[in-house]
This record gives sequence, structure tokens and C-alpha cells, in this order.
Amino acid sequence: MAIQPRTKDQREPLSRERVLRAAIDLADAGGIESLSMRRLAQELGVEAMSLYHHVSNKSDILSGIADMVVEEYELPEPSPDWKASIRRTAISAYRVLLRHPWAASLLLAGTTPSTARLRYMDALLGTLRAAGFSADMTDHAYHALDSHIMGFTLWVTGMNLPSDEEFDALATGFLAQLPADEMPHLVEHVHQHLKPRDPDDKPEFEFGLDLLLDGLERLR
Amino acid sequence: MAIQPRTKDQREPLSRERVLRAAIDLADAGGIESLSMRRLAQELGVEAMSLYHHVSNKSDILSGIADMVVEEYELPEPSPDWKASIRRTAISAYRVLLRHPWAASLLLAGTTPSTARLRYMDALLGTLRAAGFSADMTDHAYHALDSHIMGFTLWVTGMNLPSDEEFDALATGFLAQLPADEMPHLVEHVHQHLKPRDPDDKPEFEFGLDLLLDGLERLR
DNA sequence: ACTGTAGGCTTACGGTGTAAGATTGTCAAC
DNA sequence: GTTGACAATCTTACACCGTAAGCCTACAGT
Repeated sequence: MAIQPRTKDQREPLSRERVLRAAIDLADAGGIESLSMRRLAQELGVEAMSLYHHVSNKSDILSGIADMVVEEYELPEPSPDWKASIRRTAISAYRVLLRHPWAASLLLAGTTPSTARLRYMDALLGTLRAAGFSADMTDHAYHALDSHIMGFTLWVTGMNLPSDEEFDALATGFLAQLPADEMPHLVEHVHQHLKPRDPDDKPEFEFGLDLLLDGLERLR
Repeated sequence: MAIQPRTKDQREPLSRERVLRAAIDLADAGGIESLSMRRLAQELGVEAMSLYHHVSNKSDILSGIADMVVEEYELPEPSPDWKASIRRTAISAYRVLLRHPWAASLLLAGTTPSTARLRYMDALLGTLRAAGFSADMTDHAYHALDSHIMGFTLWVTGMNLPSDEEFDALATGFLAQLPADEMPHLVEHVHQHLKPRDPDDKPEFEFGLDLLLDGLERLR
């Protein structure tokens, strides 16, 4: 197969960095299930087994790309306004996870958390502590916030929403075959989502987020 | 292989019901990744391809067992106390999902929701509407609550917690290799989780849940 | 110039989901 | 009682997966 002897400068050498980057591109483009060692290698113009010189196995790749995603989070900065600070971080994390719809489930897949993730956790916990929450309270607040971020993200990415028009078509189709008399509230709910959103409205994600933040403020 | 000719009464005939039941048992016992067509067939004393006469393919099995899990949820009953009613349902769903740790990620995997799931959604939405929430508000409340249930469940099942002792060992090991000076709050957080829990304390799940419910009540 | 090694490649193994078709067991109609 | 139909089961096969083991070759250090 290797017709011409390739010399080093004829193609960019592989590297862990390059492998992970290509893996992210592949997952972004075709979903996490399209990320196989063989396809990834192909994308890099290389054979599958060559990847193993830069990455110890597939799960190493998965935690590697999950790590890179977390690095995109905007961490909270020291600020007197803890709510605004945490709010910004939560929204940033949410946005990042939407950009890489495969990432959230990877992060919850139960591998030992990466350094980037630990830094994120520590920063969030630190902000809460600095805001005056007790250790107990900080613990609870952290879990409530992270649950919301992850749960909401997974909810949104779960029904892999295509474009808006496609969503409308899909939703109306769904509506049509729904036993309207049996589940009237569900029908109303779908209509709710079909309604054009007022751009001044708070995004759905922030509704739950603020519910939590306001509740926490009262408990502080 | 089939040394003796089997007659109908020598073994229970297959059925969708029996296949799904066995699939749940297998997933409960060995995790969702141990559920393969061949292993499932083996468990039922049958060849893999025989399953396809009762189930259209593997993803049919997956949505089938996810469905059966949702059927275990305790639905809210009509009640003047909407908070208590929803609270009970949320906690019930959480408990059910913990019993089948593979279920939550399956439910968020983006298949068209099952009838059981739709009924659950409709019941929750109906309870909120009956409590006096506007259509908009009901929509937001629903998503916030479901995000919490799913997110928290996935958080807990994600770090597939073994027994309590194993957890302690794991956590202390984790602590040991944590750069304590770099992430002091994370260290505190882990200690928090190592502390024996006061049985009178509200479970962690309910903390976030009540934060949301109380916040909703104020917005009603 | 010699040699060790790093980074690529080949082959192979046991696993996966499932399409296609052969085989069997059961029962209704004649 | 025989036949035919049909449904359930099994067999075989294919294309994919992750990865272990080993080969080959070009460069780096001495």
C-alpha cells in the first residue's frame, strides 16, 4: 500500500493533540457513535493501530476530549457578586456543552474526573464558600447547580434538535399522533414549544438556574 | 447442539415480555454494556437471532426496557397540595432510576418517548396547571424539575458508587492524590462526603428539589 | 557506521448487531 | 392420517468494532 516511501516532512506527524482534535471534529460532525478508531485513523490518513502510539486506548480518547471541552468553560472570577459570577459560569458551561452535544453524557460516564474538571469544581465551590455559605450548604448548592446544568443539557441534546424548521415539522407531526384527549396538558406543552419565542424572554435554561440561585440566596 | 428434540412444554416459549424482562435483569446485574443480543439470548437458553421474532432490533429492546422503568414511577394524584404531590413523584422517579442505573441515560438518549413517559409528562404538567401555574410557567417548571431529577440521578449513578466502605476507600485514595493546596475547596467537598451523614438530614436529592419547589411556589 | 528506538503498518482474534435462508414444531383443513 | 401452512427457532455469513502482537523502516545518538 505504501507506494512511495514517505519521509517525515511529507505529512504532519501524529500527536496526542492532533488525535484528540480530530476526535472532537469527528464527534461534532457525526455524533459520538461515529467516533471509531478506524474512522478516526482514516480521518488522519493513518491506520488505526498507529493511534495507539499517542493514546493508550479509546477510553483515553474519550476522557481526553471530554477534558478539552471542560477547558472551554469560563471559570468564575473572584467577585463580590457571587450570583452573577456563578450565573455566568453556568451559562458558559451550558453553551459549551451544546456546542459539543456528545460531551455531557461523557462527563457523566463515571470516569475519574480530569484536572480541568477538578479545577472547575474547585472554582465553583470556592465561589460559594466565599459568598458565605457553610460547608454543608456549599456542598448541596454545588450538586443542585451541576445537576441542573447537566440535566438540562442532556434534555436538550437528547432530542437531537435539528434546525428550527425541522423542529417545528417534527413537533407538529408528533402532535398529530398524540391522543389529544388523553393527554391534554402534554398537547399544550408542545404548543408552548411551537410558539415563537419572544427574544426578550429569559432562555429556558436560565429559568431553572435562577430558581436555584434565588433559593440559595435566601438560604445563605 | 439440540440433542433432544425440544417440545413446546419443555421450555417456556419466548415472548416480547420475557425478552424485555431478561434484558432488564441482565442490565441490572452487569450494567447496560453487558446487554448484548447474544448474551441475552444465552440467558434465555436460545440463539441470538431468535430474539428478532419478538423484538424488532436492539434499540427496540432498549426503548422497551426504558419504558418498563418509567412504568414504575409513582404518578402524582390529584391533590390540593401540589407541592407534596410533585415532591412524591419526583422522589419516586429518582428512586426508580437508582434501582436501574442504566435507565436515566437511556431515557435521555433521544428516542421518541414511550407512552408511559408521555403519561408521566402529562400527569406532571397537569398537576402544575391545576396548581394555578400559567402555561408558560408550567412549561418552565416542568423542565427545571425534570432536569434536576435526571441530572442528579446521572450524577449519582455516573460515579458508579459501590458499597459505602468502598466509597470511603475510593474517596480517601482520591483525596490523597489531590493537590490539596491547589484546590482546597474540592478537598473540603470530598471530606464533606466522607462525613457520616446524620440520618435526620434531608437527602441531597431533596435539597435541590425543594429549592426548585419553593422557588416555584413563590412565583405561582 | 552501528544500533536503538519511535512511529508507522499488517495481521489476527474475539466481540458486536443483524440480513438471509434452512430447519423444525405445531396445528388446521381435508 | 396426511398434507400444507405458518410461526418460531437455528445456522451461516457479513461488516463493523477495539486492540494484542509483531514487523518494518527512517531517523537520532553514539
